[in-house]
Amino acid sequence: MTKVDRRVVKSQEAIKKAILELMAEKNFDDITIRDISDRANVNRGTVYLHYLDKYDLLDKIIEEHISNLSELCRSASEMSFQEGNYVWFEYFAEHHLFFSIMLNTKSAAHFRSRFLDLVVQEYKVEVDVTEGKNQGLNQEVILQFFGAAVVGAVEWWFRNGMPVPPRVMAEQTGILLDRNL
Amino acid sequence: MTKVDRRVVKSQEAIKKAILELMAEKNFDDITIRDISDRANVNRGTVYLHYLDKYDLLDKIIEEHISNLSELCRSASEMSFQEGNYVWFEYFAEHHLFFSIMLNTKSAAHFRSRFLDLVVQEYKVEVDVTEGKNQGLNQEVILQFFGAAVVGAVEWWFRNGMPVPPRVMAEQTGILLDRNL
DNA sequence: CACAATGTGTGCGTTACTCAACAAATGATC
DNA sequence: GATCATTTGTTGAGTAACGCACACATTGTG
Repeated sequence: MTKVDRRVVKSQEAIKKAILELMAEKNFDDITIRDISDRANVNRGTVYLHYLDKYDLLDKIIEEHISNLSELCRSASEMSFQEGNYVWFEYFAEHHLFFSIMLNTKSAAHFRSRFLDLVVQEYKVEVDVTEGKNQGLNQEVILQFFGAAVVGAVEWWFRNGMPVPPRVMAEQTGILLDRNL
Repeated sequence: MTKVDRRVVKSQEAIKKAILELMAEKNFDDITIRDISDRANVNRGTVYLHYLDKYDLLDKIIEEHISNLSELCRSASEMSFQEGNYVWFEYFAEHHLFFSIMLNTKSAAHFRSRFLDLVVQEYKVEVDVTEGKNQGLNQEVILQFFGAAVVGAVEWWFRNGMPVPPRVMAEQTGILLDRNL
């Protein structure tokens, strides 16, 4: 893990924050590179130094969060759904700017599908259709069913401005998952 | 007005903010350059690039605010004390981090005297001892008297966490000054 | 259509900042 | 008083970001 120049970190963070703020204010298509660089208080060329265009920028942001969530799963693999969910919802709350935008605007369908894929993938190891309560059921169906359920619950949470604390969300969804998977 | 590289603006603002925050947390003597650079998220060498040491840094911050206040006076010279005070207290509120520290900690006596000098100097043109209510009084006495009064009121304001809005402070002190000068 | 205005992506030379290393000064601990 | 740790101020080499300007697309208005 070679350490990165702090200038790079600062520039990229400013740029990422800028585009998210702008996406909260107007349509993605209407956002220009100049808008982003102005908001980030960074030279326009600096944006191109790190990203190909605004689509690449958004992609990189999404991939980073998916990667972080995936990493969280790895370190929480020993936990119950309830405990694991708590870690996730803490992360959601910490980056609520990103998730609120991604799960509110229609332009972010791309993220939704990446997110759903991740959830399904992470739950896969938990589902046992050879014995127990789900014996005889189709694994893929179960995964898609509860994957969509979790994603939908998270969407609702952000769409309504996180009306309950992350801890409660984690507990409630955790109970439902522990009961079914 | 040659435009400054945005990097120096950002670095200097981060450094100035950092030292003020640190002064709110601990004694000035206990603050190291490394503390400042860490807090500002800037390389230690960058601090030396702009300032000789932490004393020079604090000096430059003070001089900058004194200069800004002086400039505000110039653009508000046509106003009554009440209106002019409003401009000042707006500035105070905007930079409350700086003023709260400068007028709270004993280590900032230097600023207090610079501040008093400025107030006295700015009021000088307003005082007429040849006629009117102050005829026959000593100009210097009047200036020191009301200079100390204003500075003291501002000190009280910050010492108590700005308990009334700046507009009210401006109005009240403005009335008292208009009545006497 | 013309044409002005704005955005895009790229390249240029310059500058500010980076990290790492250093010797000297300072200060705490045994 | 010796030793170890930390801070200080400075240096050098490498790089990220700077401002600026260009050619080319895209857009919208008369």
